[in-house]
Amino acid sequence: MRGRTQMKDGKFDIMHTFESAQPLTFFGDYDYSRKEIAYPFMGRQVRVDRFGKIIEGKGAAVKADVARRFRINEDIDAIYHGISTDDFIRDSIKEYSGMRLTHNLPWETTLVFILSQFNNVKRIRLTTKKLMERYGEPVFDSAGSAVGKGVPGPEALSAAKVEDLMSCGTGFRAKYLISAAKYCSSSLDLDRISAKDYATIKEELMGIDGVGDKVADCIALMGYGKLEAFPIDTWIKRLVEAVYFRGRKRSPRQIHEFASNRWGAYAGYAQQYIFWYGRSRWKTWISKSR
DNA sequence: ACCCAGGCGGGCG
DNA sequence: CGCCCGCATGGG
Repeated sequence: MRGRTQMKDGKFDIMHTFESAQPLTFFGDYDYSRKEIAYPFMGRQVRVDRFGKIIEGKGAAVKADVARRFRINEDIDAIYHGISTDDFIRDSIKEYSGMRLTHNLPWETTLVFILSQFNNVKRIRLTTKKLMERYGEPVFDSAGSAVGKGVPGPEALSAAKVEDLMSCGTGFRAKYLISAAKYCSSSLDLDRISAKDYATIKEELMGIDGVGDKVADCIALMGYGKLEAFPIDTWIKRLVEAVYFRGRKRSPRQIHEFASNRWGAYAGYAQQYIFWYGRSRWKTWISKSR
């Protein structure tokens, strides 16, 4: 096993990574009996085992995508050390040890987080799957047989009609998806801005109709790997207020500043752990102990 | 039946 | 600037 094509158990939990409401949760699939993730990439099915090792898929492009998507070369210990500022974070890391942020393609990320607004995780996944089935290109396995459809690109969706998207369950987000698709297939090349810094990328993203502060941060974090991004949704707002401000209300601006000061370059990782752990514990103790 | 969900844009003071 | 509102739709 040369290099870092394989991760040690305990530092990489593929199930937590898949289930924690990141883009892969919406367009990939997890096989619970075999503990492996399958997802579409460039018209091919890629399968990865519980350690991050490729078990289906060939070529340099696939290798590069897996390494990037699962953050193979990331020093997770340094990140855990960097964000372990208090017991709440330490408990969340203990509970979901090995949960990684994923680094997905910009457009995939944009699509699912436009769908995420005023929506729930289960329905985002349902709608994404319907859009893939209806507008995506075929995906083939290594034996050459079709196994499904990929995530439709901005070109495919820009030609779609509002009522057709709505029949896939997009609801009122259909108009945002179409204008975003048009914008990203003409004015804004999402791949071309990858090298830019976090602030610039966020500003560019917010130029998309239907992409505001929170969605832009999600795309910056999970579509561009900008770990300093700290998306503030309803959960993060109430969790940060409960855990760090004794339940006192704070504006998104104040929370951004707090997160940046406290977790800095790894704020996005802190966000993912607070989000996933806090959601699971909200009813049982957080809301009652404050 | 009712309530909610990883927000957003638009209108208002 | 901050605040308030409507918004499609499936599941609890």
